[in-house]
Formats: sequence, structure tokens, C-alpha cells
Amino acid sequence: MDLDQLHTFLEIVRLKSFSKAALTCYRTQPAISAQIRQLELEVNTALFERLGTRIQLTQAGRIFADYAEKILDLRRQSQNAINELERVPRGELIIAANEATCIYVLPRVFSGYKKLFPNVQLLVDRSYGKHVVEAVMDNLADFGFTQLPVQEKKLQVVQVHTDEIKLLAPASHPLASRASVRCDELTGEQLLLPKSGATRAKLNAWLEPVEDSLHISMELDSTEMIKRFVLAGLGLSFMAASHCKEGVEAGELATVSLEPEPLIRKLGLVYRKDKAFSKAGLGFIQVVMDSAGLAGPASVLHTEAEE
Amino acid sequence: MDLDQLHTFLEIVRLKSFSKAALTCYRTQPAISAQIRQLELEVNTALFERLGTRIQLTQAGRIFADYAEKILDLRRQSQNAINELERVPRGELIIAANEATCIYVLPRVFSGYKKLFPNVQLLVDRSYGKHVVEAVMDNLADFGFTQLPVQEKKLQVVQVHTDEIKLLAPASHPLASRASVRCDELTGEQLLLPKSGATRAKLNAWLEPVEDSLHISMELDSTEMIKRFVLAGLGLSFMAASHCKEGVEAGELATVSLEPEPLIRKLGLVYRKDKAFSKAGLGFIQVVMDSAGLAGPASVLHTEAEE
DNA sequence: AACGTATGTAACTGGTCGAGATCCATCGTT
DNA sequence: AACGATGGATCTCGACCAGTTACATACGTT
Repeated sequence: MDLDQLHTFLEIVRLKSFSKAALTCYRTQPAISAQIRQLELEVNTALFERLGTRIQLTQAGRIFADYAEKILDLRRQSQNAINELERVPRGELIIAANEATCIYVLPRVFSGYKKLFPNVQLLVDRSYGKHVVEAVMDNLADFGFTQLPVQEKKLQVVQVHTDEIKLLAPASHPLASRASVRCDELTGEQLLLPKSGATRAKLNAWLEPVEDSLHISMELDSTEMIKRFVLAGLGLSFMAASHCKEGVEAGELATVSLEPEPLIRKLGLVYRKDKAFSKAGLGFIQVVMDSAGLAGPASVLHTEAEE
Repeated sequence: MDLDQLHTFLEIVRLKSFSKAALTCYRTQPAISAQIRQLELEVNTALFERLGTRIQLTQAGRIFADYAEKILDLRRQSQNAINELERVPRGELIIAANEATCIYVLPRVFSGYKKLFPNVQLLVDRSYGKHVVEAVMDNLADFGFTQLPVQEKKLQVVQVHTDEIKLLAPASHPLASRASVRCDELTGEQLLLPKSGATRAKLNAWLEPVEDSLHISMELDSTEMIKRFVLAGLGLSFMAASHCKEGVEAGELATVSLEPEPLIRKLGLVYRKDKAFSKAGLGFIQVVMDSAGLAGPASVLHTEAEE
């Protein structure tokens, strides 16, 4: 059964004529007759009485007309709902990110996004390191924030921001006032290192020359914990500058660049290239790019949310 | 948009696979892909995300799936309603008949019909003589009861019963005890004749030999009025035997056959040959035929009404 | 790395739907 | 009553579309 047939049927009902319906349906009269014939065959009942020149609905026809109306109405509603989804995005986006990103990056991005798309629910999948990439790959999350580089070819990467990983020390520490520090200067210090992840890998590489003479007193996996431990004088650590900006500005903590060259940490937004994004998703990419000072892929921002 | 497409779509949603849906839809997988492609084209939105081997509904797809369910549900409901109409007829039948038939024939027929089809509403179009035929011809009435013969070729005729038109007199009248009467014996009597109609035409023909010497004192168009007038001694009249049975049996009225041969009045059920009758209509024909002692056209009576 | 699974793509083909012409019945008009 | 006009049914033909078959491609698993 074709919805065209239903439309034709209702046009006939409305105009009480096959020929007139043929005009409004942009078909010839035989085509209309054929459609109805097929429809009657399908419901196995006559829908019209053919009374020479006049036609009239049968009882079954009257009943069927009601349903046909409802069905076409639902069809229209469905199209409206889909169009509305494009115009005023809603639904949900699942964003995977590690804890630090959740704390230091997402709040700003989310608040910008929510202004534009108040009807989209943002769900945070707070996971760790490569689990973020996996979640995006498995389509369990729509977006992920992760440290770059990411090697997956299927993922699109948008660099969000660049951070420098610095030595983190209490403001009172002798090294705190230094402009930069070499790895061999840390051999006598208690070190608090992140337990795992890309930053830890970078640090391992940087510390490798003095690897054997280090005092790694703790491995932690929370930036907040590390900051408090450092503040309490339990040791030195390393941290992305943006993650400890408040502590430094408050004069409690100090950061020192690493030598011979700064350790750079790049944060990126990743998503599947083959993802079929709605306006809600495209808008998210746009907002992230904007907050990174990049030009967006398309002008999705003109989609003003209204409600 | 085809309902098949919707069904396919929902099968894919249910089975989460194009190929599996192909099996349950008795199509090949490319056919399924094509259907969905066309559907997506029509709603102008991707309904699935193609993630290599896996597929997943998009937001729009989830919304559309709801509507598709509802639409197919309505389709099923419509078929059920139509089937139910066949199984337990309902709706209405319009029956055209003149007053006498309404009084002396319909009550019995209707009560028989209502026992079988309690959900069918019987509407009486009480009209006169040939208006009955016209009403049926114009499809303003589904059935008509009228005096036979009817010459319309488009009408199907079922003879319902045969009546004899007799002279109607008060029981005390000299002619009341006669076995039969000739027209010339009525020249001295006051006559009350039906105003018009087939019976009047028949009587005119019978009275024609003595036409000029008759005293036609009144022309009435109600059998009840004629009976009362005759009873009151205002004159003699003519009436179908079955229309005055009670009065005769009560000993108040007498009927006398006409000479040289009885005047026969045949009552028939008429309906358009091209009428697309539902079970309700076929059942009515059956009931009328049964009450006339005829074999029906089909065994519609097995349709027991249940509610 | 190779295989199995799953979707997309590309010709081919058969069925179907619509156009056009014709037929038939009815209805209104002269 | 005969006529033309109207409206629906039927037939044939042609074009298009949907479906099959076969092949390509991508992903996940052994």
C-alpha cells in the first residue's frame, strides 16, 4: 500500500469524482482508477459504489477514509518532527573525556553550546585516556576529548588547545622561582607522577636519562589530588599549565618549564568521520572550533535556538 | 512512501541489520538498502548511521521509527475494522416504503432482521408510490418496498408477497356476505378510493366499464383512514386483504373478491443491481426472502451477530 | 594476515504504473 | 427520443523503477 494511493483515495472522497481527483493528483483518470482498484484489492473490499456516473463511498470506504486521514496525518507529523529536529536541534550528545578535561575544558565549551542549543542534553562519559578514543570508535560516544596525536584514521581530529606541561612545585620550593629546569635537577626530589596516560608517557620519555636515580613517591590519577599533595609539600609533580592556573595565580603553587624544550600537550576533539551528525552534532563541532579560535566547517551557528 | 518501506525500516530497527531484515522481508539485501536509501531521500535525513559493519539509528531515525510504528498500526487497525464490518455488520440501511408497507410488512421483517444484525441501524424513508423506486434509483435508499411490476432494468426485484385487492365493506353491508362482486354492482354505492398509486390505477382499470356512473365520494391516501371511514358507513372501498385482516377477523369489516378475476397486488423488494452490498445489506435481502419463503442468493445468515 | 560478515555499487531485467486511446453507461438537453 | 457531455472502465504501449545477481569494499575476528 502506497501513501500516494491513500492521498488519491482521499482526493476522490473530497471531490466525489475520479476524474476531478485525477486533476489534483496530476494523473490521468485511468491511473486513478487503477490505484483505487489496487487499493480495493488490497483491503479486499469495495470502497466506492459505482453508480453509473456518480460514485459513493461504501460503508467500508467511510471507515477506511478515516484511517487514511489518520495515516497521512501521521506522515505529515513525522516529517514535521524531523524538520523540527533540524531547525531546533534536540536529543542528546554523549561526550567522552577524562577527568581533567571535564574540569578544565568542558565547562566553558558546554556553557557556550547550551546557549545555542538549550534543548540538547549533553551527557558526559567520564573515562580515561585511550578509553575515550575507544568509546568514540565504538560509537558509544558522539565526541571525545583526548590528548593528541591520535592515530586512528577513521577519526576526525580538531585541535582544541595547546598546553605546556610544567614542573609543579609549592611556591616556597627552591625550584619555584626558576625559569626552567633540567631533568637531572630532580633526582633529589620526591616526585608525584600521574599513574598512566599520555602525559605520563611523555614524562617517562623526558625523565628517561635520569630514570634510575628518581624518587617516585606516588602515582596518582587525579589532577586535584596531585595539586593538593604538592601543596602539602609531599613532593613535586608535573601538570598542564592550564590545569593549575588558579593555584599559581593564588601564589600557592609555581610552575617551571622543562628543558631542553617545553613539553607540549595538545588536546583534541575527535569524532568518527563517518558519523551522520544532526545539527546538534555539527553545532557542537562549531562551538568547539570557535572556542579554539578556528573557522568552523560550515556555518551552523546561524541555527539560533528559539525556545 | 510505501508501507512496505516502513515495514522494512522497522525490521531493520528490530534486527539491527540490513541483511537480517532482508531475510524476514523476503528480499535481497541490496533491495533493503535501496528501500532505506529512498526513504531517507524522501524524509531528507539519514535514518541510520553506517558504521562499517554495524548500523545505528540516528536521532531522526528514532523519531521516525515511532511514527512508522504508529502508521503501520493504523494500517492494521483499518484492516481489522473492515474485516470486522464483514463479520459483524453494522452501519445503517435506508429502506424506502409507503405507509401501508411500513405498517403491515416492515415490522415483521425488521424484527427478524434485528435479531440477526442488532448493530445495523434501520432507517425508514416513508415515501409514496413511485418515489420509493426513485429513492432506490438515486441511491438515497438502499432498499425499497414497492408494488410490482417495476420496469427499471437497473433494479433487482424480489417478490415479497402476493395480496388480493378486495372490496372493503362494513360487516353489515348487503354486499358483505357475497363471495365476489362485479363492478357494475357498485354503481349505486359511495366509493372511497385511494388517491393515487398503483392500486388506484388497477382499480381504475377494473372500474372502467362503469366509470361514468360511479359515485366517488372521497379520495384518501391512508389505509387507516379508509378503514375507519368504511367502518363509519361513509362508503365502500378496496384494500389489500392483508391490510385489513384484523378488522375482518374482528367481524367489523368484510372483504369481497372482485370479478371476473381477483385483483392481485404483488409487493416486491427492490434494490440496485450494481449496489455494492456489505454483509448488512445481503443479510437484509436474505431475511426478506426467508420471510417470503424463498431461497436466498447466498448463505449470509450464518453471519451470527455476537455483541 | 586471512577469512567471514555486512553494506555499498553496478549492470541487467522483469514487473508495474502511468499515458493515451477507446468503449460504455448515464444524465441532461433539445 | 436522440443527441452530446460527463465519468468511469478497459486495453495497449512505453518508460521507469525496484529487485536480483554479481562484485567491490570495509570492518572485526581467528
